[in-house]
Amino acid sequence: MEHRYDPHAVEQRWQARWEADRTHEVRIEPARPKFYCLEMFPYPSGRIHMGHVRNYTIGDVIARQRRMRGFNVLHPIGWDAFGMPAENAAIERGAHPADWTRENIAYMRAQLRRMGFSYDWNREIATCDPTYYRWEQRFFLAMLERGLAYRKKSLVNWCERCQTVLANEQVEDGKCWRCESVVRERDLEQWFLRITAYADELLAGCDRLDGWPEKVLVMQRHWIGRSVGAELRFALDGRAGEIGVFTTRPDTVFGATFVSLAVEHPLVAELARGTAQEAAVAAFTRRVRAQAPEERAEGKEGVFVGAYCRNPFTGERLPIYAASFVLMAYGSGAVMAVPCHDQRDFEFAAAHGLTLKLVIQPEGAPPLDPARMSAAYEGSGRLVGSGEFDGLASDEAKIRITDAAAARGFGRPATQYRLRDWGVSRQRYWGTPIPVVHCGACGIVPVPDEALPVVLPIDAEFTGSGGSPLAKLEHFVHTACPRCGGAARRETDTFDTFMESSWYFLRYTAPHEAARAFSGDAIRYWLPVDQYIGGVEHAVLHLLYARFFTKVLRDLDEIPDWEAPGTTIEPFANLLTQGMVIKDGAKMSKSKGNVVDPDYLVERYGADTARLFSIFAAPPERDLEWSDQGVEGASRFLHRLWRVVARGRGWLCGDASAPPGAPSTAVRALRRLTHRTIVRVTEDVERRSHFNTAVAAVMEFVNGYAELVQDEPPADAHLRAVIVEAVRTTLVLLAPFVPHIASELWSEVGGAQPLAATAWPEADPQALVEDVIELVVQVNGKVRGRFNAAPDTAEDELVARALADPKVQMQIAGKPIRRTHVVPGRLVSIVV
RNA sequence: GCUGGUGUAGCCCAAGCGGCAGAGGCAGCUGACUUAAAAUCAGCCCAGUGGGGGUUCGAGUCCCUCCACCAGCACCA
Repeated sequence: MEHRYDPHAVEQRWQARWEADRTHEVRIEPARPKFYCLEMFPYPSGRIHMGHVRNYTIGDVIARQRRMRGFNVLHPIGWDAFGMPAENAAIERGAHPADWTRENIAYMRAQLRRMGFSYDWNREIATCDPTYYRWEQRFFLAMLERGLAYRKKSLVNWCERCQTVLANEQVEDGKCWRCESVVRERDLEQWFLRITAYADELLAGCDRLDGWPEKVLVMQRHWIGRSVGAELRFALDGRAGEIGVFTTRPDTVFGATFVSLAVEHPLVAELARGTAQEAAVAAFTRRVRAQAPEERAEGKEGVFVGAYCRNPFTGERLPIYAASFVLMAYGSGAVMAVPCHDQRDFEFAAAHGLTLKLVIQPEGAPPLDPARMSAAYEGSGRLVGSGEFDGLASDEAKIRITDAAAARGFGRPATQYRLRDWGVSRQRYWGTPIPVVHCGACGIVPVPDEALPVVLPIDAEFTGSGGSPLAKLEHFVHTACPRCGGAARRETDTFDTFMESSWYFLRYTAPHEAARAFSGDAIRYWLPVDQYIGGVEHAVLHLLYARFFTKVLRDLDEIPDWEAPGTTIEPFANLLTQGMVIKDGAKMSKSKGNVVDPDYLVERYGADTARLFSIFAAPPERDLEWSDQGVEGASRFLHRLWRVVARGRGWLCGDASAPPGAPSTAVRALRRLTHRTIVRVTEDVERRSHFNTAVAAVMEFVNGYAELVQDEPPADAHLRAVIVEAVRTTLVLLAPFVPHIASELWSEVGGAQPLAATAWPEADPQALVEDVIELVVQVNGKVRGRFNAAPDTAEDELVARALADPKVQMQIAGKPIRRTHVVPGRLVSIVV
């Protein structure tokens, strides 16, 4: 054994052994309990960063610990390999996206191996591989067949110079991030997935995801944004037609004094035509539509369109306004305005001198008077000025008024969602081709199953301008219509890369399956993912899309339903969202120049130190502030551990069985420490996911016995046995965190089998029993004394002994004792 | 503005149920070892828990209120 800890030699040795022995490859074993541990797969950007190190270390700790617990652990890794950086590299450096991506994967794979992560590398997948994305093309066609995928026009950010669509993140101050020309909105035909059809199921699923952080569920619920209310129709005044509005407050309909329309609403121009307002409306509409969304969000502007409608309940004539704050994309793009009970309407009414009409009086408060209100009253209360509904409570009125509207034919109950259908078209090269063709005669025709996959052609040119490289590849674009055989054009858009990450966790269960996307047996055995770990930045998009895809794939019979009957299918039973890695108070980024390169860490300190630091420095869900000194501390601990074991190596590998006879108090104390540490680490790792405190407990443990490990074994055979037990337990408990050094030291102290195959220790309840307990004596809540007692001492006895303490007597000073209270094992409280 | 989170020692962080504020790490100080330094070892110092109020024998923990910072959403009718 080396006298000095050399992380590189140790790590290379064990990594080579795990690879040679295929230690972490798994297969279905129906007789054994399974555990599916998954970390969000990386985008192959070039190198791993500290966020990956943290994420994957957390996952590896869990995977390794569950293996030692006897679970058959699936712990796969792969590459989210499509995306724009690859295309940008092609434009900027002339590297083909495929080559660039392949090289990055090779480098990052080596980095991950050097970290010692226990992946089943046999299951590695890359989403840019046609054997992967072909299944996605099939899912899409199946969705198309069921009406879950459809095409519609929608507004996109368009750069004229680059001839391409830009994602919102690529628009900076209204300008293209690359060529700085002004970005404009453009109506484009785009493909959409009908995620809104699953809104209720997605929402219902949130209620049973008790293994998810509440924070993420709150975000998802809000993102889905279900609002229950009514649709009411307001007839136009003096002409045919009506305006449908959605409202969550049908109880306030008698208080509606005008109606607001989005400037994009078709009725705006139509109603203004021929009125005195026509020019003003046209100018207003043009101005608002030219505004950037952020600018538009600033003001509450509006203009009268020159027409009126009728309140269906009161028959009152209400002016119609075009207003900048009304969104065409939500509800019907029209709002009934109730200024007394909606703050926006209140402000708008004030600005335009519109009528206020109070219809809700709060209960238990002085009556409101519209003339003296400085803000809308948005709460509930009793209806006033609402005809036959006067006196009803708002909640009751909502139902009664909606029913009445339905009975009289101008309304119905309605539910609205904030969630929009998922636009999946990207005018990009490096993505999954959308498998349809456009035929002049037949329209949109799906590529037949036997012609899949539509392979992304490799011979594209990347100029950065002139639109998608795919559209310029004649041999790709020109094809025969699968239906009529005539000339047709291929779709040249590709899928949003969130598509690939929506089902990769399913494919991992049988990644080599060639005949189908999934193996039913494998899905049934492995799913759901027992622990998913990733950054909280994916709280809505990825995690919502993946949940959606799982439900769709179930409905398409691509996967068996692994849930109990009547239970919503969910892919991720438990979710851990780890915080960011911060340095100097900011997220690590190239532009801030505060990046720490994992390669440097591994070279200088070794992978085990990098792992230990990223686990120890903060609890997983919290941001981790980078500290060079913290890394030193982690490294120091491992060196210290090495020295302790090296010192006692001559006898630590020997027999650990205890001799007959009674052990000393010191021996019992160390044994208690060992087993208490087992309890703490097990609880922290398995139940609380507090890996930092688990490590702290092991450090405390080592501090507790390190000085007992000397070159020569202790004379007391009992002591020798408990020290051997302590050292071996330390290594077993550390195995998930720092597997290389733990394995190395384990083999030095005579571990018969590989550490990774060793069972996680169980605490001996006998060993946990305390010999004596120190109790605190409080007088009027203040600590005044302390004494030792056997754990099973009766309460009367404890009180008597507390009162016997002279310092306690001094505090009592002869006053009568009003009360005594014993907290078993902790304290005696005396109140005088 | 709304929603959620965080606030404990010079710093990172611990304290299932309300019960001695401190487990661990970092930094600092003293000593040992050393020709010296590093490393190592032994020991020591340090806060009353963001502010205010309340409940309680007892509050970091529960309740009310205010403040600061972080994150998400941001005219969703």
